[in-house]
Amino acid sequence: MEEHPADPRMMRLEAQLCFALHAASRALDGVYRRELRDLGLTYPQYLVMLVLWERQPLSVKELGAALRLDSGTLSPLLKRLEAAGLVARGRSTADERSVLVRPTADGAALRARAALVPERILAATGLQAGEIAQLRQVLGRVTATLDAGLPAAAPLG
Amino acid sequence: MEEHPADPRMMRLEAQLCFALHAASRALDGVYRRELRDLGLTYPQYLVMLVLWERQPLSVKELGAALRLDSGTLSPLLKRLEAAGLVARGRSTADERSVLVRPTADGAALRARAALVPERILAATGLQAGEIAQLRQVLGRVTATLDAGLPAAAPLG
DNA sequence: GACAATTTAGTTGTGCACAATGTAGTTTGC
DNA sequence: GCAAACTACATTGTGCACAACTAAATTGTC
Repeated sequence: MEEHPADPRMMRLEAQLCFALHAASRALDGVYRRELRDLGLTYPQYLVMLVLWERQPLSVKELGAALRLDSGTLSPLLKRLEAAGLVARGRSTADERSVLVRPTADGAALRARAALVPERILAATGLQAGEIAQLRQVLGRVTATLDAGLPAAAPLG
Repeated sequence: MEEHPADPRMMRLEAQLCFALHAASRALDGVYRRELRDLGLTYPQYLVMLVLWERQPLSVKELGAALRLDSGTLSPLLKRLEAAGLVARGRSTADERSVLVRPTADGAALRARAALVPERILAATGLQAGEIAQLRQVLGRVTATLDAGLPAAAPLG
């Protein structure tokens, strides 16, 4: 197990970290898929409902800002939620450009049925509370840094 | 610190962690998208090439095991890489069920052009070496636990 | 008031991901 | 030796994600 900081190791490090992130995201997606099947929701749809359960109504733009998604993803997703009878959409009277989204009665009722999901997911990760907080913090920082675009310079040497 | 089924703190914690993981994965994907555009590769295609540059030839099954992907994802992806002239596919003579994949000359040559990608990506994350190793370790453990399926540890009672 | 620039959603096209199913090659049971 | 079971891939269908573009409404400027 000699860890010698040689040149080609960087490729392995990058591949391992980025693959680990990608794979963890897909694995989590799979757990949500099984957990949300009974509710008729996908994970991204569940995220939308989570936001709408907390704050309502929201425009597509506000939802996009909260979930870091653009209209190309949200428009069809919201149409599917509307077709399922879980949300209602309507143009804002104040600004006809905006589409306001809010849960229907069925959509609001789904909140109770989804109440047990969080703890089941957290349990499935097998993480301790401290690890969860730390992981969330690091991932949030990485996302912010990646979104910020170009970093000044690589701190090599 | 009582854990109640519908504890709003737990819902927020789950939402924050899982969303952070999802968002970080997409943010990383975006950085790779910009970084790999010149090479004509997507991030999953880059992952495939990374594996093939190290070990060759590999069957679709072996690639799937390495990347945690099934044939429904890999088959069209490999067809695109083949259409781009970066890999060659052919049935194994030993077992006609297996399809062996290997880089073409162009695919092998791409390795040199991709040599600078890893350090650029690592720099873009803004993480220290220690953080990277720790993050990779935690994510790997989470993925393994999630894939294990059943609720690993039930700390109830 | 007219018109250019901006904002907000929606549409189209490409690609990833997975479930479910189909198909051909291989191995096993008898 | 042959049918059943298994294996490796491919295909189909659904949904997410984003880039690029379009359409409609609003705002700013004159």
